[in-house]
Amino acid sequence: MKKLPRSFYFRSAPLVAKDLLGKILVRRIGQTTLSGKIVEVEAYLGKKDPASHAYRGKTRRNEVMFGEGGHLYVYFTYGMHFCANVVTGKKDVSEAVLIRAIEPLDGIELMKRNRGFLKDVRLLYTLTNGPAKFCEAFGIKREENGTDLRGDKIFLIEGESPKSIIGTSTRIGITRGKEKKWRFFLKGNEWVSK
DNA sequence: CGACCGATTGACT
DNA sequence: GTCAATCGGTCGG
Repeated sequence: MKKLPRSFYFRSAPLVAKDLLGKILVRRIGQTTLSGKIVEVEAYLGKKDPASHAYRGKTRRNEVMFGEGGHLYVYFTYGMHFCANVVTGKKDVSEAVLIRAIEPLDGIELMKRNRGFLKDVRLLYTLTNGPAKFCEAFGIKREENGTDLRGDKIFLIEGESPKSIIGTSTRIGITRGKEKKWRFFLKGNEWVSK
């Protein structure tokens, strides 16, 4: 399948966010391929958005958001978790889309190992139904910050156009910019975070 | 420098 | 429902 063109990312974050639903994220680690369908995202609007890491301008931590769209912004939070964003817009725009949940497709055994599922005790939907769970399952850490999504390590391809209705809501876990409805998800999909 | 807190999760009452 | 884990970013002094 064809990788999404760079132009896909050169639009405002809410538009890209909605269009990311149903797309397939592929991660190659050595010989193994992990993949999953994006089912939940949130848009962060850079300098215009008090909830965005880019709100106060460019720093060492957030500089990837100020680069060209189509790269991955990975950040470390709560002293233990990583979360991943798709950067959107052209250089210096600093908008991004947080990937909050995916539905696993290929490489589920490795995802389980990455997540520390020893047996099938835990419900399968808890494998990737949250932004830090997705990153842990896919082995996305500090080193993946800045990855070009048109390269061969992590990339996005077309999926089926989503049949589910797209739900919209306010974003989860933030204290500023609460009122904006910039969370999008596939309604009824089991892998959407609770 | 110290204090506070976060785009979260999992364990527990 | 509550709360600890655990550390880097940010802000005030």
